[in-house]
Amino acid sequence: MEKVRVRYPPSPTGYCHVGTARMAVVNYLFAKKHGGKIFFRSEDTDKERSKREYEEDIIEQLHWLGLGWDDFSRTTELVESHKTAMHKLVGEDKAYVSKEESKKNPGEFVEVVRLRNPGRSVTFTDVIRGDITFDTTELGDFVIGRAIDDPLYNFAVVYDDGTQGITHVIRGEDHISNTPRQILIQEALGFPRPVYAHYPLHLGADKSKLSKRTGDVAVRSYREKGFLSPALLNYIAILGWTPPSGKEILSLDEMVAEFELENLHKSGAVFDMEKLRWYNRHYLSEMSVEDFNAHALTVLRAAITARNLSWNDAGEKILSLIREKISVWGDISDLVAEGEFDFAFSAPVLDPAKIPGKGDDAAAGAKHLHHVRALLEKLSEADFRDSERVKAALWDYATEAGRGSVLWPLRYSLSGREKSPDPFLIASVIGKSSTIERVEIALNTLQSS
RNA sequence: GGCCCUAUCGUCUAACGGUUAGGACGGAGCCUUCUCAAGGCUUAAAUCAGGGUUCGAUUCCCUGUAGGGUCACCA
Repeated sequence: MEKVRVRYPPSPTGYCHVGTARMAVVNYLFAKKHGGKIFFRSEDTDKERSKREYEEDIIEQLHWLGLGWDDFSRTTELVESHKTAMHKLVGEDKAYVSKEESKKNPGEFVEVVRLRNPGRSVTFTDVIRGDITFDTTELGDFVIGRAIDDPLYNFAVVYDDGTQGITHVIRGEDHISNTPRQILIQEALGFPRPVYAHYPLHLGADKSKLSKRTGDVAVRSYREKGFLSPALLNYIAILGWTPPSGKEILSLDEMVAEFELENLHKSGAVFDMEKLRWYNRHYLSEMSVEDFNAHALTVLRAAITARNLSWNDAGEKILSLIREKISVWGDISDLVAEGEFDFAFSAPVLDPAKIPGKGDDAAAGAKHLHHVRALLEKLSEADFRDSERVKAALWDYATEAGRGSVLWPLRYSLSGREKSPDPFLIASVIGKSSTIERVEIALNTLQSS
């Protein structure tokens, strides 16, 4: 096979989209698998909608995902050669300038360029779907330029693909009906036909093309929510492709090794946020404790501050707890916002009715009061260095007295929450004096109620 | 609507024309446990319909149905 050359042709008319990332992943895997080159071409022919800011975002997010390229260009910077080519086409009478009323601005007359459509049927072979035939007569003499010096996308891509020697055009199936048009232009221009592969689109929950309406599509928003790039990359790659090994968790290199266009699926796949979260959880679990803690600490600190709680060293002690609770970094903020970790930063406000423990009525209060008193004594002698030691100091008593009736009131006294980490952990996190203080508050609350 | 594409559990998917139709996410249940989470185990759940071809269709063909894509002086 000739040397593989593929392209990323995003149009910078919006932030980097999940679809843009998928286009890049598929092309990247194919190019790397075959030792080919990747041409990043910013398709900015639509001057009104294209923005440098979007282009920068696409570059940034693709890099974040680890998807590089070998060459970079912008369509508008290539426009001189497009003009020359278009003039040549008109000179050869393969295209012509047509003066007509502007569709965009009715009343105004413009000179658009139309391709002379030979009007025959075009068949191309799609690597994923096999032969596809179109009758191009219904296309008519379609427009390839807004003006002789202002080429449209279809003309520009075909020309650039031709001059850059692109061998494989790998793109979403939304481009499949564009293909016959492009083939006609390509033939008029005298370029060889590349190999085409149209993969299915990622779908929203309602099974329509993934869009802002159906969910988050901006790569940056996933990044902001705290998804890890290998997780997003892995999910985007695997959704619509099954590697021969059947593995679901793969690094970029492993994907390259297993990739073949033939294994791309034919039907669209729904983008499932839950599965993405599962992937992220997996990659989070592979992080070293140091790396995890360093990042979690930053997020936690910001979230605690945002909740107007004062930061203290208990924060570092709940990191292990956070590790088993989150799927994405952003979950930390959500958990904090829900008050999940308030116990570490401030004493809880207690509801006396809840202290006795679930399932018990107020009459049982005296019994629990007794337990809590006994605990106070044990607590004052306990070693608070870690939760295991706190547990050791209380476990026998709790077992003897009935764990539920001892541990529930204790946990509630310390956390003020019906659902919380275990009381030993909370005690070790907040320390001996706070623990005793909180139990005493609970005692007083119970006595005065 | 025209043209094009597609069709296996709720979702992502596997299965030389012969399997008890397998796996993953999510769900349910159980274990662990003072609660929540995590973890372990178990489990429910699918071949769109109708015709062919065949000894035998998830698999091949046709029709229907459903879904999607596309019909720009956007890309």
